[in-house]
Amino acid sequence: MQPDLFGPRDDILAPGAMILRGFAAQPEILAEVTRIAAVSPFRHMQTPGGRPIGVEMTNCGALGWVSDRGGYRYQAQDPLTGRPWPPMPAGFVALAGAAAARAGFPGFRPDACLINRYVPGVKMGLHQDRDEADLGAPIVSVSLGLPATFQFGGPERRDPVAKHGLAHGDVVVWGGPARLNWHGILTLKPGEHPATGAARINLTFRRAR
DNA sequence: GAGTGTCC
DNA sequence: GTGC
Repeated sequence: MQPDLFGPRDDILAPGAMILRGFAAQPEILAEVTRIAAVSPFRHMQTPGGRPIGVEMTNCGALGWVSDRGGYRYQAQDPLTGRPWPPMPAGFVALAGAAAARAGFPGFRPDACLINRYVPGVKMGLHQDRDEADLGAPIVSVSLGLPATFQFGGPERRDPVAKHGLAHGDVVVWGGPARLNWHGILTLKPGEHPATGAARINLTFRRAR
C-alpha cells in the first residue's frame, strides 16, 4: 500500500507525477467538449511522414497542437476552419489549475487544450510532450468515458514503463522532474460508457508559450 | 526533422 | 518489447 500522504484517491507515479482519481467527473466538461467540436470538429491528423494518427483531435484555447506534413507545432488557427480555435471554457482553466495545484504546481495557466477522441482499437504510442516553449509548466491530462491503460516511463526512451488504469474523471498531472517523461495509451478495449458511448475523450492542458 | 506509427 |  502507498502511504496516504496526498489522499486516498491520489496515486504517485514518480517524483512530479500523480493521478488524481475522480477529480474531473463533472458532466459539464463533456457538454463543453460537444460545443467545441461543433465549431472545430474532431479530425484525423497526420504525422510529418504522412502516416495517419489514430486518435481524432481538436483543440480549444489560444493555441492548438497540430501535426501535418509540415511538422508538429502549436498554432492559433484551426487548419480545418481557418479560424481561431474555440476559446478555452473558464471551467477548463479552473479545473486544470486546481488539479495542477493539488499535484504541487500552483499558478498553472494553460493556453492550450488538445482534445483527443479514442475509439476501441486506437492507441497512442510512447512519446514525450516537448513541443511547448515553457517546460516549467506541468501537463494536466483528463480522462473521460471508456477506461484506458496509461503507460508512464522516465525521461529516457529506454527507461522502464509502468502501467496505470485510467477511468472516467481521473486526472494525471506531471511536471518538474517528470515533465519530459515518456508516456502513451495502450490500445483501447471495446466497451460502452454512459457518458461517452464507445469512446474515450482525453483533454490535455498545456502551457505552450 | 519527427516515431502521437510501424516494422522486426 | 525494441529500435528506428
